[in-house]
Amino acid sequence: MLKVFNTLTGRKDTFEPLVSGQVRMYVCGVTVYDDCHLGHARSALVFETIRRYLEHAGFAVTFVKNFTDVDDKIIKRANEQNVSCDTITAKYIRAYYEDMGKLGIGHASVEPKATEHMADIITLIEALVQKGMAYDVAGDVYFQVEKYPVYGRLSKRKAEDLLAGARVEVDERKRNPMDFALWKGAKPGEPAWPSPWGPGRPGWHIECSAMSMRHLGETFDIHGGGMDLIFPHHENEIAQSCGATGKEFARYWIHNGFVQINQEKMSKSLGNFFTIKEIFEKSEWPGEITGEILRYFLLTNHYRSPLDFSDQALREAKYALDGFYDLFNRLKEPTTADGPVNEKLATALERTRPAFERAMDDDFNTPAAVAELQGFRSEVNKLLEAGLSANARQQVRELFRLLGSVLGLFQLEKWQFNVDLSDIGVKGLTEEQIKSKVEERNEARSKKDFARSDAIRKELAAQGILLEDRPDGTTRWKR
RNA sequence: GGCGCCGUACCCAAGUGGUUAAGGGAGCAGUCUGCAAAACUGCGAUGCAUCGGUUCGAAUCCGAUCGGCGCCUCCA
Repeated sequence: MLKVFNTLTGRKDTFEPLVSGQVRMYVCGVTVYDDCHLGHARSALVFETIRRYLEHAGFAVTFVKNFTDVDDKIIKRANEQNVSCDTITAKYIRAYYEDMGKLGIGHASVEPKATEHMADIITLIEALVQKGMAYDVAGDVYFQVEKYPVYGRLSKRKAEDLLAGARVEVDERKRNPMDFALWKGAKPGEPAWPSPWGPGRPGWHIECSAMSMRHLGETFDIHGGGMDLIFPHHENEIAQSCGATGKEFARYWIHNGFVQINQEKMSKSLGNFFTIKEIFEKSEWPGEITGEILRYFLLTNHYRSPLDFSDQALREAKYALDGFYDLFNRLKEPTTADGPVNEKLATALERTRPAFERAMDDDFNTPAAVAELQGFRSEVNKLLEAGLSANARQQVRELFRLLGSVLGLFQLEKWQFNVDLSDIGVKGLTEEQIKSKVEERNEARSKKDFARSDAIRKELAAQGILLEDRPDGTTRWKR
């Protein structure tokens, strides 16, 4: 039984989709005016993992993730660079796919853009105006918060409390400071679309309501995003969507915690963010490996907890993954063993998958799920000492592949062993140089010239290269 | 000022009322190895920020205190 922490109810609810066997989910994507940072990656990864697990659990998932491509920040960026908004959004959508691709994060089922849903947006605003829940003032349209009596139910706030904050700049044209823009009349030079209220563009919140309802229906199962979107973004989405339809909007609200640097939120305004690009550029490992390390790092924290990013944390993730790939290598080694341990393995195989699924069923507890995989790894290593048949080894490999695929881990054929690092411009020895050193050392070893052999080992170690003599007489290296 | 979250070993991190508090990383000792690496074995919190309370029983519930963070403005 899958339990999901629902921001709306404030507790873990049993997950039951509206239509049996089908899940419809919407996640707020990025505003495309800049490169993505690790926080965006976390959010994307969290919801991708949720989708993967739901599919693993047998649901047919329709996953919608939007791009916000009309926005003040985009306009500002375009003006700064003296290019069109389209140029900016096209550039950063491309960058988004590139960055997420490196992390192994795939596309959603539907990836709508606000600019392609103007008709839906306008229809929705018209419905709200007709119902008297929205009003227009000189080309702008505002949602009237007091017309939605349960406003604040997601963020657990009362309108009075919000006003007490007094950080809201009061716009004289609003009837109530809490009211928010559905449509913004265009100022000269701004991108604009025709509407019943004159040329303009949608407010931030309305696009998500329009696009989610267009692609998923008026009521759907899951709506997600970062914690910071709870208020005001998602609160406003609920108000305007429920206000327009009179029906429930999303049933389960899921929010991920932040990536932090030294206990502080990673954000653009604080300037303490790492873009995904930077992390890959600075990494001492090849791209695909860095991608998996990042995934592992992110997944070993629960999605609702804050997590601190650091070089040390990344290194630890690397070491942990090394352990798995070392096992996969052992599993591939030829064997004639066929011991009675195969029965013990059967028990371990039977136990691991349900244990993994129990962890994931508990609000997508990926750290606990990974711990199950670690436990299985350790068990298999012990059984390997005693001798596992080739067939048994294959079964182990398949289970790691299967459960790993839910988390997007363990899908690489080659880990760090003998890899060519030229693709990330690693300084130091080239693959060729290492190879010749290794050959030289093996010649020395065959002549029992261990002084020479150890000297070469030491020399390479100084370059960060670790040699490992395999049982079959070959030598591999890793960094 | 309002709302909310967090504080578990050297580090990271599960666990949120009931047998000996998961797991990873690092460390130390040993087995194996020409030496290493990997793997294996053993060692590590009588205690879960602090102090009270509820309970037969609490890291887990309640209260207070200390420390840190987030949202209330664009933000994953």
